[in-house]
Amino acid sequence: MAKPSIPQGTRDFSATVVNKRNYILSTIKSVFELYGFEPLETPAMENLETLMGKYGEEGDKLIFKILNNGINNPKNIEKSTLGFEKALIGKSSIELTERALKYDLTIPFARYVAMNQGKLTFPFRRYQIQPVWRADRPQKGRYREFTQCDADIVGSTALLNEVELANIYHQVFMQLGLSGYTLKINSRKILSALAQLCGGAEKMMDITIAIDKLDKIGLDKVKEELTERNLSPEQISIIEKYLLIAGTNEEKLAQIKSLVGNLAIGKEGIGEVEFLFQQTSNVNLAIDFTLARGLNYYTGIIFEAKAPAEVQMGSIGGGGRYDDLTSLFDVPDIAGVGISFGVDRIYDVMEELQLFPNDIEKGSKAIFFNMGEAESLFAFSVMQQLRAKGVSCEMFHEFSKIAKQFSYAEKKNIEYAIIIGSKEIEDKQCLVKNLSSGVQEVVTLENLATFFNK
RNA sequence: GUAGUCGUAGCUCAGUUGGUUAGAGCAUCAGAUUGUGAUUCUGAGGGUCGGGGGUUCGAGCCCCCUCGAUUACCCCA
Repeated sequence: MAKPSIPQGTRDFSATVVNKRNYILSTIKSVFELYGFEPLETPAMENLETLMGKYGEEGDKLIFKILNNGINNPKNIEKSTLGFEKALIGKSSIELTERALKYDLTIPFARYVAMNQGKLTFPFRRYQIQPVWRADRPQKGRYREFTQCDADIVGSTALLNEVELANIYHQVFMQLGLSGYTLKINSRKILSALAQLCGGAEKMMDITIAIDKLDKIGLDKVKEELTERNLSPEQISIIEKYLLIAGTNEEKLAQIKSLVGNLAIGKEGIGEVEFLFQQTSNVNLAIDFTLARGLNYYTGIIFEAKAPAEVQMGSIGGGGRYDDLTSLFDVPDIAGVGISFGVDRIYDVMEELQLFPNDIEKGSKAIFFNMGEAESLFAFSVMQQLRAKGVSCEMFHEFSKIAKQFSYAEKKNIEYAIIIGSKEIEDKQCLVKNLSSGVQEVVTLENLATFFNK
């Protein structure tokens, strides 16, 4: 047997990690519920067909595909061979894979809505907290299995939904102590207007991919990339003007109006951003017209949450409006908008900034030391009575040196040690020692539960 | 998919131009100590030096391949 290992980009979570993750997850969950979202869970795997083509060409490559069972069955050999031939030239083949691990929570949600449109009451608000998988090369803040926390509203076009979602971001990050976060917003409609000015809608992808990198590679490199993507110098100079928009949120709005405000779609997008900006004065909002977001199903407002500047980490959340997502499943006219939190990255950021509260890790409240065979049997029944009163406790079942029992308790962050030896059994009492302060007191067995529940 | 860096004990690492039987600290276990966490002392276990091949009288060290970790690019949470 080889050394035990786990797949690249996956992790085991120890008790302390689970406790810290749960702290984040329960914070997010409670805010979602506060805003009236109901839970949903979907399977780890979806039909490949459901996922393919929804995340762009790059996205398709990153979908984990599940090999069909029975491809070596004699009656399937012909089909399987055909499948391999397709796979070898880079095509996806249902002869080999019919299922895949989900890549995000939004598309499975859209599938769910399309399947259950008759049963759902619209507008439908759901939240979903589940792992997703991407066949990406792992690196800092990037894993192959990670957890997303999504909240979406479908069946409503009102911009107040976006306002609520922005407030959810704010409330969650504030509760977690990430007050230095920024919520970047833009509208795909503004990007679309820019594309119109520069050679038409089919240039949209090229333009957005390039300008999205502005703060990473700088203006000159973006222009180089645009040239590579066959944009003409005139078009690039328009984009340059667009990229040079700067200043406060108000100033940016004023500048964008003169650039794309006379196009219908541009005007619409600006109106959305302006509305959101006006209605969310308490949120750390930053209008950023270079924000694009890779997923190509977004159609309106888009969000991206950035970690506090002192931490080098990409986005810790994102989302936006998708006006015809369910039409991918032949169900038109269900508008939606949603956001997502990247728990794993939020975890890394909070760890780096030391934002986790100290009392997050707690083991049992008390441990009964083992003072001998007869004594431990007696102590066992005392322990069971204590548990019945709701006190979390455990016992050291091996008769070991006291020092060892102490060091066990210390490592497990147990608050109290309870010592019951022959003398204590006789006197119907026990010694309770606070392990952090070292203070020890005698408590009668009768009063033990009261001692802990006071 | 592309590129850089790194793999020596459970952990952190040292290991000289290639040279005897690969070391240290911490941790673990046992004893000094049969009911109170410390300190100190004594002792023990633990390694096919990531794996395979090559060069050499001789490889932890040099060369090739490979696997893993990590970081960056592409893309993204």
